[in-house]
Amino acid sequence: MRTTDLPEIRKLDLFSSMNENSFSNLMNAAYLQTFPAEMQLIAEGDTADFLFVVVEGCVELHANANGREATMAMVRPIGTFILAAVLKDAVYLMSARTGAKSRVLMIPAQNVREAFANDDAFARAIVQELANCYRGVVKDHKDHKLRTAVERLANRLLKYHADQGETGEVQLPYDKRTLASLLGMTPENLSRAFGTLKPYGVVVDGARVTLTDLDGLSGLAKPNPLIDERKA
Amino acid sequence: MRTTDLPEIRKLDLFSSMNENSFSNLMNAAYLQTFPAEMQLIAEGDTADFLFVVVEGCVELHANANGREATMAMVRPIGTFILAAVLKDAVYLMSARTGAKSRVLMIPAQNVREAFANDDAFARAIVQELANCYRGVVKDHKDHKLRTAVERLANRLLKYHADQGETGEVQLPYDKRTLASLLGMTPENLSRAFGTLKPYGVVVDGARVTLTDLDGLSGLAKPNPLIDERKA
DNA sequence: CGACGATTTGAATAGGATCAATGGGAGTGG
DNA sequence: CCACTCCCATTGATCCTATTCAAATCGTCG
Repeated sequence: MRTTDLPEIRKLDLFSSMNENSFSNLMNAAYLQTFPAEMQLIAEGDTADFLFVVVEGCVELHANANGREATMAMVRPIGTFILAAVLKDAVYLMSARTGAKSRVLMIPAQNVREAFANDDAFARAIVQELANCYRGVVKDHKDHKLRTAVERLANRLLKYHADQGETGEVQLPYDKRTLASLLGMTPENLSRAFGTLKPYGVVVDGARVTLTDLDGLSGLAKPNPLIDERKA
Repeated sequence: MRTTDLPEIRKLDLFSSMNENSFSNLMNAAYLQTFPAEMQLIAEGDTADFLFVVVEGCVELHANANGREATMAMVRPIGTFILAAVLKDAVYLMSARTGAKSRVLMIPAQNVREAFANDDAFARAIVQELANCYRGVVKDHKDHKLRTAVERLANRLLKYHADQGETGEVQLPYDKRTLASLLGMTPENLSRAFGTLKPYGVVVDGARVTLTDLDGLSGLAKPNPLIDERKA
């Protein structure tokens, strides 16, 4: 565990309120490892041995069934994943692989559960973290049940646009294959969805997308804070 | 608050470990109310004023956007809903209406948050409840991203079959319109999906479904504990 | 330069939705 | 008890969305 990363970890909502003793116990047991891109970290169905914190890079959560695969979420610094499985001492519901070279903090599940049992502040911080995760998935689920593929893409572009400072330009954070899976469609269909959005001022050049008609795009997308706002 | 319901509520995982004082504070503040069928209890976007516990009957959680509506989940006794919004003091992400005449316990959000702050055992019980809710939604989301409508229906039938004691007969717990929305399809499409399953031994007579070829149906459905098992 | 993977485009197909019309109880009022 | 009505469910026809399969294009990296 490199000491220079400690303050950053400590500042996370999940860890900031726990007592010093519990925190150092956790960190002493933890491993900070660097993985190359496309490395499988965990597989769904495995028992939850570690809680993961993405410190640098990016991790893709995905799932498989019936020979199909779907990207469920992307985790970026500083974010945690698989907290629920760790707390319940259950199996992972999703697999995880690095989307780029990444530094990942791995905290043994047993230690997390001990800290949860002994540190009341930590237990309460976990509640907030879990509530956020829960509401995040509910929003994703609403996104899929209530919108078409084109609408999902339009809203996603608007979200990235807001995240990146409303400059009229958007940089796609993942390759299009991954973005397609995240949005619940095939790469071919994503290509066509971009085509459908061209009349709404969406100009694609590789991973750079220019938005020249924000009002028009919003009119189509009908963004909804109860789906798109990540804080709410 | 009728006293006869107290023991049943108290036995819920969410409440069983909290201290007596916190529990009676909660219950003293709570209202137990009976609602007719099809009564709107909350609307998405409203601030979370109450935590709800379904004591009898059934409550449908649904969401709206772009003029569309989708059923997100059905809550049956004894189950809670909208816990995450209450804890975060945020707005509801889903609306709720009774699916039948129902008795519902309403606990003021403020009291829930006080109990959460003061009672460590309650805080930990909330973690387990939230983790369950989270994993439930993840499974629903996987169900939708990885399966076709017919596969979802087949797996749902197998789940109800297991719940109801593996008798070869299944009683559909909701009307088909609701079931369709829950499975993410139109009523027409549900009808046709039942038709598609006929060669797999699925015989429909109103709300009673007979399964005469469980192996065949399972072969099509490919049930997956990481999606269908509600405990895992 | 050449090879490979990612993306785009085209054509055909499948999966679902929509619109419209019909059949079937359950409940109501006569 | 029966006729009537209403709503749910089914069925048919058609349309739209999205997937699949195939091929071409583009860029990047050895």
